Amino acid sequence: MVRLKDVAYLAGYDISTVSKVLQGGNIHVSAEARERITKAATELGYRPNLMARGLRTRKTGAIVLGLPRLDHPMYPTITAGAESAASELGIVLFVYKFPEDGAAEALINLVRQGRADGIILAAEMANGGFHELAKQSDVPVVSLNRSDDQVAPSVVLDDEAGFAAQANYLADLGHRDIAFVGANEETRSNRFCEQAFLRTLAQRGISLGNDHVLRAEFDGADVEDVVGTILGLNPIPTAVAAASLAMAIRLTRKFESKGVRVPSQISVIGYHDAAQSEWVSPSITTVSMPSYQQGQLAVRRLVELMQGGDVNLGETVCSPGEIVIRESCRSLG
Amino acid sequence: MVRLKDVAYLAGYDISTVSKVLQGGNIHVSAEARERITKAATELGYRPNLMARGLRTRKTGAIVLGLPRLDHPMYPTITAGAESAASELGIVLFVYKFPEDGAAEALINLVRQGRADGIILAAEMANGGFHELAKQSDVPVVSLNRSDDQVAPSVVLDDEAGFAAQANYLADLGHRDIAFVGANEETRSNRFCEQAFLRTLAQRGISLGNDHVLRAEFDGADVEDVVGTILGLNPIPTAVAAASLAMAIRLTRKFESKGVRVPSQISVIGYHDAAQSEWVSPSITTVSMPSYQQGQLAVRRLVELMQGGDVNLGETVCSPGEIVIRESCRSLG
DNA sequence: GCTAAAACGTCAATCGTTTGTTGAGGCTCG
DNA sequence: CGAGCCTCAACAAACGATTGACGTTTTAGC
Repeated sequence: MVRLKDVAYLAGYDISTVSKVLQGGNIHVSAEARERITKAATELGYRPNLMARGLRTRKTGAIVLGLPRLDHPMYPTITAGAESAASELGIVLFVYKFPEDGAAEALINLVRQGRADGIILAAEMANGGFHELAKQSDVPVVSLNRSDDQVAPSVVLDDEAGFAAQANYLADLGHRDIAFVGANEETRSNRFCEQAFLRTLAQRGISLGNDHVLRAEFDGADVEDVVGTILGLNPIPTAVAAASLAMAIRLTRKFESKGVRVPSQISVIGYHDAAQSEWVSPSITTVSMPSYQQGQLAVRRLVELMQGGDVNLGETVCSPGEIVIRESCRSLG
Repeated sequence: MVRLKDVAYLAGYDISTVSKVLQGGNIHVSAEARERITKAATELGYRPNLMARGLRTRKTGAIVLGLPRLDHPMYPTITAGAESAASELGIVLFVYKFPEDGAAEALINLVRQGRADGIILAAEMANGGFHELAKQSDVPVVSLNRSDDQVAPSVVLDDEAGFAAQANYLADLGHRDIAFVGANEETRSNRFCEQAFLRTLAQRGISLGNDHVLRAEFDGADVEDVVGTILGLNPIPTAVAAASLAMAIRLTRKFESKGVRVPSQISVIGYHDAAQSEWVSPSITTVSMPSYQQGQLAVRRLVELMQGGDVNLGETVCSPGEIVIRESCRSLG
């Protein structure tokens, strides 16, 4: 392992001088020293020991994206965005799948113990007193999609606009008898999405009966029931809007396997976009949300937070999403 | 921040004693000291500073799972397995999506600079001289599914058995006219899979013409061409085996959208399993490989490597996979 | 009761950086 | 010509932990 000391010896200077030169600051060092030192450093392949540096500076140069699991279809995109922003800023981004129990402790300790400088949290994390712990330990945190309460700075998708777009698209196609399949989990964010969808339809003069507003598993595990309920409606709606992509795909398949053709008999639209939209036929029309941007913004916000320190609780809202028109919706009339 | 010093002060002992007690070793310390020290430590909420510790011990207690991207359907499972093994061993697992350029450097530096103790690499990484660099910098590496050359210890799926199972399953169902859609990429591992499949069929007295062995994108991007080719065969095969799950799903959808029913007219079987198998109907019969176990074994192997130091290049082979019977294959006769 | 050994804890060096302070030499300017 | 200012580089003190060496005290053995 090459140490500062080795570079100093080879270049013939003191290690403190070497350190200063390698930091690139504009301190008073002769051109000759600068040159000999950088030459020696590259020659030896010097790489600073980040534990030593961190011990001194109390910085690690790393941040963590904490996820509860990795199989959510949007996480890869968020991560890719975060990664790009992080490497632009010269810091490394680690993804950490936190354990189910003791998640709060585990995450906070990452920073307290000097493995990272800050955390981006992509989960609700209601339990475990995470945010109190973070505040108390002075750990910088940015949360994703946590619009319910202002407990930490957050970066949120514009779900209001997203679900409005979804509703408007169906209305534009002439649908008036529509079912909505929202998410089961009782979070404010989920209820908010539902409301945004319904409000937009209402503005277009379309109102949905309570039996047209369903709630189901995010991953579509209970698609069978949902399809049963929808096909039990009289008349059968002409369109179904789902709050996830998985649900939209599974609805489409399930309808078809029951002999209800998509989109000729019923239109289906999803929310969020991923490669899987194209895996099936009809391919899925859906609302593509800027998850990549969300990842980027989260990193930038976190870095600001770590530098400036102005803990401004408040949301950064991403660009609105956009409808990706594929094959699963048809125009009436 | 609570330091060893603070605990020592509160307990009334020297920091070295505190250090020794907190390590839990059975060194000579009175019961009283032990008690007062642990009490003081918990009271203050002491958490060791890992940078200071690491500086001294040259260990970080973290390992990295390096991935080229996160959207591969098997990565979540591998990661979950790795995570479970890591937390059992009391070490932290970070997932790191390495950049396209300079991947080798970026990964190796993670260890050289003291961010982690070792690397699990889930990619071929042929370019960039990764393994030479690793050897030269003495960085412990375990690779996944790298069966082509013995350049690092590796943990591999038993693809020979997996593809044999796939072939046998189709043969058992009575299929004799079969097409195989392998992976495009020219890696030894891909060719090996192809061979395993063909060899098994041959053992059952079934031989495939060259025009029945296709190669395509792993993610099924060129499914259109593949389906065209297959439907152009005369006679049309009764079954298609795909080397990925994405391809199997997309083949199924594409066949159906062209009016060829699965499985009544043609059977489709995939390789690997994930939630998406159930998203579609017919749901996909496929070979489920033990990716979770692979993640676990990789971590354990890496830890052995870091401790024992016997750099035993060689493969650890996971359990054989198993056929998950769903709806996309039918029995002939 | 004396010696040897074991038990208990402290000292101090060390890991590799960063960074404020110090000081030697050269230059400018009055 | 000397005071003062720059420039350049070295010195040295941290950062927080680990760990072997060492020095006490206590215990045990005969």
